[in-house]
Amino acid sequence: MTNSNNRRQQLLEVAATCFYREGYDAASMRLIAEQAGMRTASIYYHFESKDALLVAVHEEALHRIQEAVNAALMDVKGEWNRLEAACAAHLEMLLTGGTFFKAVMRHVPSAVEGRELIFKLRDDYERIFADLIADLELSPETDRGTLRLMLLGAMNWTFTWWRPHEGPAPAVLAFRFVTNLRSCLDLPA
Amino acid sequence: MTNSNNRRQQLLEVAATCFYREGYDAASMRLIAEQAGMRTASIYYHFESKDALLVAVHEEALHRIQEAVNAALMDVKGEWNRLEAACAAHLEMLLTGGTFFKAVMRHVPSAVEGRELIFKLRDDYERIFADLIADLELSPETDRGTLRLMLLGAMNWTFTWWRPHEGPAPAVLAFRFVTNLRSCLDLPA
DNA sequence: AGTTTTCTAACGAACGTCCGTTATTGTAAC
DNA sequence: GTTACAATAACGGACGTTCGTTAGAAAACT
Repeated sequence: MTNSNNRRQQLLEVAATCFYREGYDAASMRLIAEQAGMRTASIYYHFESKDALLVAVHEEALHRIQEAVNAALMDVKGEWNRLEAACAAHLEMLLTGGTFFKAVMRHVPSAVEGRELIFKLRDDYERIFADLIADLELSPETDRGTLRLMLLGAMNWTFTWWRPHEGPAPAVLAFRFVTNLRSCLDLPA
Repeated sequence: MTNSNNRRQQLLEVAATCFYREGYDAASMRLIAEQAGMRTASIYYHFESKDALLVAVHEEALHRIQEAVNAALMDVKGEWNRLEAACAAHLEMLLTGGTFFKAVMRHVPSAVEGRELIFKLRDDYERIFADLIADLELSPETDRGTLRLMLLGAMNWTFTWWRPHEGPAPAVLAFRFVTNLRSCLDLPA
């Protein structure tokens, strides 16, 4: 039981890394198995298909990041501060929280069973940011939808260029992103 | 000769659409051929390999978008206005300029020959924005690198959610993106 | 306690399918 | 009749998946 869950978990981790590094199609079951130190057929004891493996990776990743962001939001006061805290947690997970979250950023081929579920999970998670932005006091001509997508775009794009020990730390990045928007969009007190 | 170039061009267009819609791996030569109305093997008269086809799509796309942005920049005065004009042209091409540019946004598998060339082409193009941002007069604590990546991220991420007849027009999007940053980062005159 | 049965976790081998690619042949135009 | 282009047919290999089997642990029964 415990051993089984450990193995399943390890398999999930390895699969996430492969999906991230190679993309879904190029991440073959043979590669995943090899990286996990088992034979290809043995994967099917833990997951019924490659598609199910991908869905499981997404479920795990989005569950974790949702919890991390919610935890980071506790006891933070002020609408802009809350947005920045959420961004920091988001970037922390995406850039330094393991390969799970980078795998989520990759393209999901149209033939994957469970594609709609994956999209739904993504949408559910992003609703956190819609709520945080809804709480901001903004000038009436500012479009909140565009603002949310702009911020999420800036954040999610980081995984294409950010490298450890090179770019700014995730928290610094979050500060800069939010600050670049904050002082100009915030209403004069 | 002319006929050949037409056919080659059509093939390129079809391939770009397939690469965008399915991703590189799932876009099989058989699918591309079918969509182009020819037999699979006939593609190899025009392109020596699938990898070469992908590289050609990237070359064409990045050449076109570079020209479009440069053209949009002619006769535009004012540093922020120039940045906005470049963003509008970039988004116009990405969102309504055909599938070429969306194909460029997709993941390039690590086994693709010419991968480095593709990355170099992308980097060369993005240098336009580095130059435009270098021209801005900003408060000294504003990091120009972060600003560039933030703006490019916001723009390039649009292709994951923007749909025709739904989201704001590309030019409107460009205006909002730049405006969200402009008034707060610009130095008081 | 000892025996029988069931479950866990993995194995090697194979299946049918699809992949990118090639050698060869056909055909239309100049 | 050569050249430009496209079609036929096939190749070797990789893919996801399924199969039958097995060693060992756990559970159930006697």
